[in-house]
Amino acid sequence: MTEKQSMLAVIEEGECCPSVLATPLAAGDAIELAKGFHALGDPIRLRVLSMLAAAPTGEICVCEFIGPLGKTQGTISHHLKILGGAGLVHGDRRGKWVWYSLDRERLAALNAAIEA
Amino acid sequence: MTEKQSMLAVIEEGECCPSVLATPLAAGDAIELAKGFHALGDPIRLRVLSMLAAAPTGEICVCEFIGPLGKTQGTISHHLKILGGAGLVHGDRRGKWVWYSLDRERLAALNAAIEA
DNA sequence: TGATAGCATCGACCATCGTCGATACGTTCA
DNA sequence: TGAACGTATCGACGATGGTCGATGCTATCA
Repeated sequence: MTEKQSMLAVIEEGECCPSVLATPLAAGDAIELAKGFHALGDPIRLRVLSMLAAAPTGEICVCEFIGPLGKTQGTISHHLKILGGAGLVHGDRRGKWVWYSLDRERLAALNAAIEA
Repeated sequence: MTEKQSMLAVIEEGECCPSVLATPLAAGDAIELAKGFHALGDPIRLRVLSMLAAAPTGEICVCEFIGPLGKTQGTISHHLKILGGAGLVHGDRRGKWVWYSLDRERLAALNAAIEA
């Protein structure tokens, strides 16, 4: 994979993380970034992140998403899994409930990738 | 649509543009933002934006994407249409060629939506 | 132990997406 | 005018995504 080489080259040049605007964007980095932005490309998932960001305790359990978002429990769980796979949220099981929280660092990394 | 009301409410509160982190995110705003992030959720499209950002003249014609990205002309045109629909790029026909450029304001708006 | 509740997963369905090859459209130039 | 070139669109295909209802799993509590 020449992509790996390109990724290393970027790191060796002192870049902390891939950027769309600090060119050129290697194919491997593009795939990784695309996964993150793809997770953001759904209205339900954006509202999940928004609710988490607004939560006073920083945590919301699955059942609290169902009403406001108007989706079934299975669908909410599906979206949380995608967000989790993208590293944007993390779940913590405590008793019967699973509390989800926002990974602000991961979101900041995506933010930095499209920063001027 | 109560969504419209929510969107207006946000504007009246002095928000310049929808934000995922400045809560709560209205359903209508979420749909609009999701369109933008969905356009960013593909490696080819991210590399297109990256190439445009790096272009010395700020412009690249369609034929110049084909080789570096390894896709057919039709596929490149398809992706450019999606990016154009999301307001991220603009095409300018000059003679036989169509020159595409990056809309940095639109990208900045998406950037601001996930800014801490 | 059994019953209940919250969450994850499964199977199915329809819609959308990424891709290609082929074709249509616009422009330039001989 | 016609030929050649760059771009956009079309049709088709397999793959993926969003959604639901149903089921399975795990923890709590009587």
